[in-house]
Amino acid sequence: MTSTQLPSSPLSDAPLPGEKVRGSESGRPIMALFDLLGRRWTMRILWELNQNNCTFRELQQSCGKISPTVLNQRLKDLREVALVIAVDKQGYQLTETGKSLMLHIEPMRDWAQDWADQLKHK
Amino acid sequence: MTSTQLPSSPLSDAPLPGEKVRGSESGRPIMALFDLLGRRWTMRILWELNQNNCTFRELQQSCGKISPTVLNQRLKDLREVALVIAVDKQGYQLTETGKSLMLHIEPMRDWAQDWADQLKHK
DNA sequence: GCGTTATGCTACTAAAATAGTAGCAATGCT
DNA sequence: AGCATTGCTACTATTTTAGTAGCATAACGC
Repeated sequence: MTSTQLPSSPLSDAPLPGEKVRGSESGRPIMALFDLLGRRWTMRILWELNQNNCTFRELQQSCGKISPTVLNQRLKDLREVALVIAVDKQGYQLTETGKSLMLHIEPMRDWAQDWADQLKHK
Repeated sequence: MTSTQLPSSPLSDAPLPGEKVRGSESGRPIMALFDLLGRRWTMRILWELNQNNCTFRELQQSCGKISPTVLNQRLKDLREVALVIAVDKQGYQLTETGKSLMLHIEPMRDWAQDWADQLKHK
């Protein structure tokens, strides 16, 4: 890829731990995380970036039908909370923090497989 | 509590593994899981039910400002995919499958704490 | 019985999030 | 220069979620 214009923007309104987030006034970090991951496409984007680094356009394709508006919002959110970083000429990639989160999410693939099997047999 | 009328309904349109879900035609279970957990309030509801069983009204309170419409939709979804069960006179509770999912989600509390600390120091 | 309280839940409208489409500006390539 | 690709915005349409009110049933106290 040959990315240009990689951003350095004021970013957006991601749910920050320590602040009030949707569904919790407490500022508890786990609630901020739920708010973040509970937004459509967020986990999917992290998942794709964990497979391999992607440009904006590549993410659009691998995520299927995500709209550029939402993808851009999510990328801003994820950069704001230091899970994703935009590297010039390299596209988007997970930060070390992002990768550490994926250590929790990744095993869910196997869990989901078992879950699917179980649902089939009932 | 003294619940009555606990449901036995046709339920709703939860993302089922093996079927097309939002963002994936593949039917891969992990994608269905992302679709499910990526709906607002879903993780929070699971979280609360993992702390202790709750009635509908109790869930409304512990989740803060969730609307009954959405809570009801989520509970239907979660029952449809066998993560939550409605037990007469006992309210809602996680199934064994639901509990096993929480084994993956629960450690995220500690992760989120570290994440919050890291965000503060930058 | 009778009023009170609590339960699960629906109906309805308003607000917000997301989708969908088109296209611009900047860069790279030939 | 001409063309393709990049990141991204602007705009409208659609879907999702929020918010409020309230119904129907059952339990509780008296």
